Amino acid sequence: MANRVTIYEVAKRAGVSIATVSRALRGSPLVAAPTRRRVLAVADELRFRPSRAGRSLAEGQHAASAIVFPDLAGPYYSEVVLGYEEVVAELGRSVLILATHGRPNATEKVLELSGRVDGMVIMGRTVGDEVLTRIAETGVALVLLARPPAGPFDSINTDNEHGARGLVRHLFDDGYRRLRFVGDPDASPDVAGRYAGFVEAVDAAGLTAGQTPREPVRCTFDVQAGYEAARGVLGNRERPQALVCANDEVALGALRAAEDAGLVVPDELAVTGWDDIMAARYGRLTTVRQPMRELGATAARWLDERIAGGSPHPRHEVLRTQLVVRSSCGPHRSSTSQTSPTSQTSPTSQTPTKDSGPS
Amino acid sequence: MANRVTIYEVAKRAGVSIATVSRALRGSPLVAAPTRRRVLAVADELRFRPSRAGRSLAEGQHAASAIVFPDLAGPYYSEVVLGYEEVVAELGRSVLILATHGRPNATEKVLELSGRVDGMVIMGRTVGDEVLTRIAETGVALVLLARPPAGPFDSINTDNEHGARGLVRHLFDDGYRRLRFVGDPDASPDVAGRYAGFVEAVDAAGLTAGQTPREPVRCTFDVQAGYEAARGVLGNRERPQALVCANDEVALGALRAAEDAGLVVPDELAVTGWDDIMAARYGRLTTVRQPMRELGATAARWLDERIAGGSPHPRHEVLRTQLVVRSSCGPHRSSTSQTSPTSQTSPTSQTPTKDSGPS
DNA sequence: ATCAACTATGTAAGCGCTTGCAACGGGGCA
DNA sequence: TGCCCCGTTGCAAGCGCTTACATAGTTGAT
Repeated sequence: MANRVTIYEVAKRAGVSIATVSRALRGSPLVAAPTRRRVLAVADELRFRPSRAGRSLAEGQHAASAIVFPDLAGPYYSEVVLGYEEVVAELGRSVLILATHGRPNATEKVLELSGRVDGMVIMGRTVGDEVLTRIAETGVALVLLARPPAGPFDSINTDNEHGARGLVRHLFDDGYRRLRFVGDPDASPDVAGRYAGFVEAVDAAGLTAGQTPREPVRCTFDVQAGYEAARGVLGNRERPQALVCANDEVALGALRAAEDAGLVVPDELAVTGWDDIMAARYGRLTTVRQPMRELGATAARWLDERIAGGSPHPRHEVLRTQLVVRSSCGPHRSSTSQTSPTSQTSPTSQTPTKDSGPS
Repeated sequence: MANRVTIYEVAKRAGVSIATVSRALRGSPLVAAPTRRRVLAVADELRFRPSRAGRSLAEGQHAASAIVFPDLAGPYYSEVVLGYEEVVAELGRSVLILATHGRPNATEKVLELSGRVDGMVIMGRTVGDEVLTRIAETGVALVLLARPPAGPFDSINTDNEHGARGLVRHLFDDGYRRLRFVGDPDASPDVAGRYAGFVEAVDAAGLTAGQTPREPVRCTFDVQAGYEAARGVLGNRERPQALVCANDEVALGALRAAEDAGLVVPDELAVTGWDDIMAARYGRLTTVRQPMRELGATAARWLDERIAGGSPHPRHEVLRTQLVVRSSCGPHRSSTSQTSPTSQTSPTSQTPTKDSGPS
């Protein structure tokens, strides 16, 4: 361990018992002012810092909490973790993080982690519900984030279905009829929700399976995967008019594939993303913004309340998303009609719903 | 604390002493095979997990390490932290993070954190060198990252000076003469290095102070700040021909300010960034790439070696950067000469030094 | 002057685990 | 048959801290 100077040394030097040192340091009223001053002076001089392990053991608390997520790649999780860290630190707890990376030993790692915190936020597809139950049994508080409600746990989500329906309606209104979902609904609960909303809206709009195959074009979450997935589907003669992508990275890859295929965006092909990451703005990507930072922050606060022993009833919140329209979609012109010969994305074409200012 | 079932229960149920349980669980050879099996079975049945605090106290180790950085906003720190987390987790330690946010109580937080880890990576401008010394005295291993070497500590940096000189030379070769540095050298050691390299190269190129004021246009690290800083300096009649920005966010803001000012990029104004974040590609930003992920990963490995008690000599590494040329700069045409009337950034104008593929 | 009622401090019992050392029971060898 | 040695296991001493409870030392009231 680190700390060389212990409470015993302070006690000896200050001529008191370790109990008094402990009390003085934690501001107990059971210490006379002069004694407290003396102890504090000695502690300061010796640069004493109580051993965290000793305290944890004696108090039965860790003063720490964790967040578990599938991966840290891409801006989404970073933002969530940032929001989390900020609040937890403010609340006086240390912050542990763990990315499961879809590893087979994820469960073991999470269980291990659960042994050093008072509570943890569990995101998306990281560990199974059995693991949650097991952890909760040991007395660790739990909050679910971007993961469907389960057991007696609080949960925080965004309204993926609703957002996706709005997105599809917008595309429909712009004249797009042959849509295609790009992304793997099995990859995360969020994508599953987006896909569900997509299918719902497409059904509601009465689009035939011939126009819009319900089957998603599955791919992982990165730009490269989006590129390849899009390229595969854009080769067909009956290619889609709009690609509804699982997130912004995939969409950005799709955009690039469109460019490579010589397709004019948005005239011949619309592409939409999800999250509204920073690059989405510069890629002029229509997307659905979700309050990433706030997700993490809210989870942190709820967890804190749980650790403090909050209400017995699980809370569930579903945050709204916001459609952000940029020039990767727009009034659709049938690919049979005339199109401008060069690939140009007009920088001024579309007044975004919410995309102004330099920030 | 969390764990309800202790080593005592396992011992009782297995009909052995806690010592034997402990040995069996940690794979000591001092346990007969049948005993081990029995203990393991009971432990499994009871779902026993040794208390982390108990272990830490007895072992004098935390099996955890931390990384301290100024902020998590923006992709740079996220990437570094990601690289760090991945390696540390692989090495079997838990990962703590702490963002100082320039708060006044940062030192206190860092000291507190130091009490629950075996080692920590300290980034940039987070705490003073005195704090490092003090922490090291308690036996916690330290590695400095993106921070100048100090004391007996390992350090890892990127070659900001070199990268900046190359950048300036490139601009010079393209015909730009009136350059201006945008960003605050006091904000971080990295920016200080970039600024130093900028000044050096500008001096070496023989640019007069009238052409290129050495004085930086100070601003913080975000897009908004870059926008405002650029707008301020682009108003002048003797405005710069090129803005060398402290990082990509600032540059992206500057680009937007240029657009608002009706300036043609790169004909009338060049803008460069630093880091090569994802948005830089879509903003077509010339920038300097640094291996963010690798920085974190290397720091993690070095820290691990230090914790294990590595060599007594501090190691220092300076990683190379790489110029990434995109169309935010290019052959400069004097603003007095003819320029195309509309703001168009040619998508194909420049063959980037290293910017191909969809990934 | 006496005793109750405080106040300030010390004592000691944990918190759950690791590990040096003692103890015990056989087996092998003289 | 006796002794030594070795493989196993238990004992107990911490690791550094918190806190209920006991204990002096005061003070004020009677």
